[in-house]
Amino acid sequence: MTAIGLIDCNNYYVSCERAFDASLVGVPVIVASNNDGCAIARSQEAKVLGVKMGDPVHLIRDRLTRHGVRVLSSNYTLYGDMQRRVLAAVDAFASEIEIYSIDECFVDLTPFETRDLTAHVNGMRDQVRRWTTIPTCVGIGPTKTLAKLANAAAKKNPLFDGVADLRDPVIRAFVLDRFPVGDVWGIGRATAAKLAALGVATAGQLRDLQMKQARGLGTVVLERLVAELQGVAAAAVEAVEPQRRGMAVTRSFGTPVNDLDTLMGAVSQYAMRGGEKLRSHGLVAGQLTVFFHTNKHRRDLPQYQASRRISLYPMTADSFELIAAARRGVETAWRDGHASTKAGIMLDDLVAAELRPRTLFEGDGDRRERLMTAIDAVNGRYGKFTMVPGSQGFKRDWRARADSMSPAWTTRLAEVPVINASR
DNA sequence: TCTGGGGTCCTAGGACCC
DNA sequence: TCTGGGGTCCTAGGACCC
Repeated sequence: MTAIGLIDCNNYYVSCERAFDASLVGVPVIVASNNDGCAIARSQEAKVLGVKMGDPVHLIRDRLTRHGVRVLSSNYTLYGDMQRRVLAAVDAFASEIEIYSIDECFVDLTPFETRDLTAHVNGMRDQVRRWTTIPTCVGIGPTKTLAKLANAAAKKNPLFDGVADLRDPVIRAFVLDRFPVGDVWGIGRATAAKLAALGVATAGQLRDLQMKQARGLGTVVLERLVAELQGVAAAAVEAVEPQRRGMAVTRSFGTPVNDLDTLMGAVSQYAMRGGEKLRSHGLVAGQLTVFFHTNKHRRDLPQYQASRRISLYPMTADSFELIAAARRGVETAWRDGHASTKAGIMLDDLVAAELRPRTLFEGDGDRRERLMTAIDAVNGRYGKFTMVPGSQGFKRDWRARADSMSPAWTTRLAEVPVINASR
């Protein structure tokens, strides 16, 4: 029988921060989104205080202060590097690892089935904790959906002590009958409402839905989901990363942008970063979309949103070409009198650089490629904004707020924690 | 007045995830 | 004053073709 595990780090961003700052342990902590806007990670203590995922920080500021909640800016460099360490610890305990998100991975545990799987994954959890201090929960099941559900059960119910194994049909039925259907992986608000109208409230009831009914209610996605709940796998653990379909660089501004020049500067930086991302994946893009818009929460202000798609021919990962395309888009879409609070670029039609269609009249692509390689090398070595295009401007007042960012503990030599032995 | 039966490709938008 | 930044997949409908 197939045994799929889902490993999920508890309160991941907060746990990463706690690994290097003992003063954060045992107190309520939240990590805010970019621009210090929303709460996107909460320690257990903060959850108990009623801080919800996505709560706007400025709206709950009073409550946070009253309860002494520590608010941190998000430090993605740290979280990314810690993920590497978690995966290294998991590696010896699994045959295949599929990275699902920054704090979660699916693993194929089938080869270890002859052992006590709970003891096996507990060994893995110990290893992760020793190497990173990060606590985890593990769900096990015959399909990915059931492994996800098992993981949620393991987190919610202390009886499981961090590991829930739903391979046993009796335990599985017991858990599914008590599991809210809206918490099932793949069931969002819209589908949950449709199901509620039919009287389907638990994962167990969803499992028992007729396939045709599932199809009619949702799409083929819901049909697959029901099969997975029944223990029939509709998706396997995929260790190889699938080809990317698109990528994006988008940001909210720290302060609204009123003039074309400044917006051009921001968009230039995003396009530059987009090029870097393409090159780091060995890809070229065939299409670039640039967009910007006003603050949608402010009904009292005039609203404007614009987006322009530009075909890239020949396909490219050249930052300067991307910048030129993005600027052309902004130019045609710009309207005076609107303060933009967010902008971004999206890259689509991605193809591996070596497979890209050649065009008849390609210029001296080689030199440009070497230039890009050199820029990437410099910025990789000396920090992200060492070499920048002049077009992005030098003031950059629009940069997102990040007032409480922890140091790059693990990725910058100057910020590595120092143990003072001299006392 | 009557007016087939397939295809493909593209885009926009919805739904969902972390 | 202050509300994130990424992604994926699917469907419907239009344009176009033979």
